[in-house]
Amino acid sequence: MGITIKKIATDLGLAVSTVSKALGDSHEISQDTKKRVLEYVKKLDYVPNANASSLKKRKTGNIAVVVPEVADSYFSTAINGIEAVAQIKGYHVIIYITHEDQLKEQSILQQFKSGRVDGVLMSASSGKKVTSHVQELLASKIPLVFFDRVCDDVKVPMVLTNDFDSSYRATELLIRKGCRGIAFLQMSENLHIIQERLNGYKKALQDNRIKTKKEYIVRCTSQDTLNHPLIKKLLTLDNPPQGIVGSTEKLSTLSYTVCYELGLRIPADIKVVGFSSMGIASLLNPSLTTVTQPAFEMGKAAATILFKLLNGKKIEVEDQKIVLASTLYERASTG
Amino acid sequence: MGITIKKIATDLGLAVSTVSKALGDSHEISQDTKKRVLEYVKKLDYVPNANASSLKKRKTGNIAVVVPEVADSYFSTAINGIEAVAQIKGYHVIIYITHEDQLKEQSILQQFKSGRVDGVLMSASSGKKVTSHVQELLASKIPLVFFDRVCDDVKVPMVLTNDFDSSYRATELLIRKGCRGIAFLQMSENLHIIQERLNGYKKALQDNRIKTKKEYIVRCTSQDTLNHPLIKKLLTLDNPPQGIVGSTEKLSTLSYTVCYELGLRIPADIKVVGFSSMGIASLLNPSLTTVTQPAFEMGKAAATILFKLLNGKKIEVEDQKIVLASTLYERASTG
DNA sequence: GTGAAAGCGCTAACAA
DNA sequence: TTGTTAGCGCTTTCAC
Repeated sequence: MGITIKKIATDLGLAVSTVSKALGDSHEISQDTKKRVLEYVKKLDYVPNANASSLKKRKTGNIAVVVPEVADSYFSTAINGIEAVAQIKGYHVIIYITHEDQLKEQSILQQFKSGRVDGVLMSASSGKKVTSHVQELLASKIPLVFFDRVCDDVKVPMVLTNDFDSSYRATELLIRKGCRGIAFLQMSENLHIIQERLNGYKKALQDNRIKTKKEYIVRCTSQDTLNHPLIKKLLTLDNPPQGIVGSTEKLSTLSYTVCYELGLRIPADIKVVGFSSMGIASLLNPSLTTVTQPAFEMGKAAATILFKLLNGKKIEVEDQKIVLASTLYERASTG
Repeated sequence: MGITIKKIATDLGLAVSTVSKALGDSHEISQDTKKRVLEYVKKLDYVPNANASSLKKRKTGNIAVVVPEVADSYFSTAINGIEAVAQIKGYHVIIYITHEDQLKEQSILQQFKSGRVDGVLMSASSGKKVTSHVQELLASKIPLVFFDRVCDDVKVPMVLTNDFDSSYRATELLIRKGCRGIAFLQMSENLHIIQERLNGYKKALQDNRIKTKKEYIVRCTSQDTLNHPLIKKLLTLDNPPQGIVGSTEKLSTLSYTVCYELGLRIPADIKVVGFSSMGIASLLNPSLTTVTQPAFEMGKAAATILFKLLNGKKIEVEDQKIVLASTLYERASTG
């Protein structure tokens, strides 16, 4: 490794501790020495060894972000929000991708005991509903904040959006537009947010005295290749739905693809509304009506809470669960 | 912090080093002790302290990925490719976002001297063409591999795609489709890959005996708000172009937006081809003809080379510069 | 205001 | 095969 604090100390005829304190801008060091040290350090382009410092201070200056996927407009935008806050706080962001795999998620959380990160921001993967690994992480006193995809039976601060309401309004829109038969593309049964979206959908139907049909609720997975035939089956039913609520971005765009293949015209034959943070929803053919989550803001809010935790601040009741509103953008796909 | 190797040693009546070696599966430790240690460790859910180990071993098990942006289909997909390799090697991936800011890029690279990461994968930001910070990183012996956006005057392994050829073919397609006047939306003058794309465009025009018009080459920036009026100006020229080559994803979709606003019909009034790794290019209105980079593969290739470097392996000549081919997908926007 | 020394948790000679 | 010991580079009492 390059240059150490020890070298600086000897070069300057000072003690190691003096240099260390000077670098930390300690009040016990004279302005003069501080200046001397700082100048020399700058001249040498010295950067302190993060491992040594982390080891001693028991703080790494890293936060972990655990997401199911990074090639997804919601998560990548949320990461930007997180990064914006981390940047200001001088923290590094380590991204962990679970690819919707519970086992991977478990081993990632397990790793966090290694002292590599000071805190964790997480959006749960959609696998089986196991929370023991999360509980275990909490037991090891590492601050954790959930965003978007929460584990509802774990008591940590969380940032989410009004999934129930948005889904209700999205479904209502389709009803208002005259759709007879509205389908819901469900991702995983085990995700709280998807459940909320499903419930909002169901409630909207119920409030409008429409019976929910079992075959209209399609249980999709995280694999598009498996979802494709499921959606195709839905749209080729004897009495196919006239509206679709896609509970994720991928499912929404996938239903476009299937409609194209089947020669179904959107919105004439079938109307679509999808949960998505895509910037280019308005450029789709036809432009897609979306429930758009405030992804950036959610990331920012979650990171802000995490830093409060890291600074040992009390989390107020109103910070325990922050709900940011999504927006329903009406576009041509529900025209 | 939780449980240490020392505790395990005393609990088991062993020496610290014995435990350490057992955990490292050293051949000098008996099967019996290994088993005893491993079992106990598992029982306690012990995870070694990464900082201590990094400090001692001078290896962190982290690699850095420096990208201009993460909410971009190319980069997020490339990250997935990188992550796939890192996963296998048991490495962690730390993402650094420059937001196209040279200063930020510099301070990030500077930080790498802290021993936080073992190696760096980087796609340069589009700011001024300064490479001193890169040179400095190299001087500190940290392995570096470029992907996609390389700094051409720095001698490190790089993974790129055939930008010149792809751009040539894209432009040629527009010519073949009968476009009189073809514009090129250039991002930054300082990016090697954009320069290549521009050169491919120019060569195609030249080979077809078409003069390149200065006003058809639009010098865009990394800020969409600034690009919007530039593109608008282009499309409202007295003799507007009939074809557009968008040198980045953002610029391509932005030109859609501007066309919509101006009531220009694609492809009737103007044809568009864009460099993009978007999965949903075919769902756009109209579906977008793209030059699609092998993003995942590029990430994978770059990571693979980096791990070779990390293992002290010689980099063969053919690995110094890997060129993976992009694909031209012809869709409705050039119909 | 500065310095000496202990030690964070782990690894790797070297001894035994 | 196992144990002893000396650090990795830094921070932090505690002396001076």
